[in-house]
Amino acid sequence: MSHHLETARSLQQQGHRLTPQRLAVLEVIKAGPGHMSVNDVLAGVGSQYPSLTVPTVYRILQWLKGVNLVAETDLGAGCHVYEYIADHHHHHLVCTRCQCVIDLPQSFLDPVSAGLREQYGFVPRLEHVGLFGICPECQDHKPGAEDERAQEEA
Amino acid sequence: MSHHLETARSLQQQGHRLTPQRLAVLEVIKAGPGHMSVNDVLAGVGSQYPSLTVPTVYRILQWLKGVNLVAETDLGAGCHVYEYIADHHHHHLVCTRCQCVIDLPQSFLDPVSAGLREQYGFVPRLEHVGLFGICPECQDHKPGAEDERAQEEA
DNA sequence: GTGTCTGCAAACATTTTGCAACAAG
DNA sequence: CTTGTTGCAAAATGTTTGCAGACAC
Repeated sequence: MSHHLETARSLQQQGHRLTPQRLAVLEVIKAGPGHMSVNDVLAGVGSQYPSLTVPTVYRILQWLKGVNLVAETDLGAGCHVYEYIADHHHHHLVCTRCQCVIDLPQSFLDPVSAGLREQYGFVPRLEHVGLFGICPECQDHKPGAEDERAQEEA
Repeated sequence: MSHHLETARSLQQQGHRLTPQRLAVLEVIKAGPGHMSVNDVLAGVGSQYPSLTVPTVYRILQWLKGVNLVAETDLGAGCHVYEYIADHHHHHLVCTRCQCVIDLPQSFLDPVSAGLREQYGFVPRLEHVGLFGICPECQDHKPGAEDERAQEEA
């Protein structure tokens, strides 16, 4: 937990105001299982700060996004999910059938990143990319359902 | 417009019911400029079917998604966008600063698709992937703002 | 004629905003 | 003390649902 204070210190020196709510959210999302919704964060913090409200969590998450401590992604669940990004970026494979999420190392999309810069002059921001499809388990379980039609049409 | 009827024919034979509203939405999204929001579709159809309502458009788009005629994507605009997918899939580079969208050919992500299948057994569904970043124009115009910090940290 | 789709209204969820009270610096 | 943040309430937005009437088949 000491490195929390370290992060906090540097934020403070950049002119950011440190409140217990912000630290609590940061700690929760840092210790969390990954992509957490606003309600997940709220539930995680709730025990220590029952007064914390939804709008405040949104504002804190937007702030954390602004200082590049969390990434905001849409994994198709109808709400945004947030994840702590310290140093190792990674991506997500989201199964559209069982909703499971497989992590993918940052390096996997490095060629894409390089290609975009070279061929398009586009500087991508690929902290957390959600890619959708069918996970191995679902392919085995129900190999004839409605969704994996994507593989023969591709 | 005759191939519309062709598509319609095959849908009909699969047991789907063909209504003028469905055909109108299909035609609009097929002729549209690409990623259209529900309101865009509604505006496009509105002249011929003023009685068409938002819930119906949602239902029709979900239906079209189910029969693999349109793809639903979240480009970060706060709402889903829909696009007709006949044969040529492609992707989008979304500038987080000026909100412009650059189209990317399907082939660009083919190596990613192959890698996911081989290394992860994951069958991706990459009809329309939205990748976020900074477009070339915005890099030239304001080279020092808040967002392209991503390039030196990566 | 039967079953499904449409249109209307309302509900629902997520996210945002205004403002007074409060706390960090 | 000053400035920015919190908490509450309310609103704005996108999306979904229930149900009666209408339409495709």
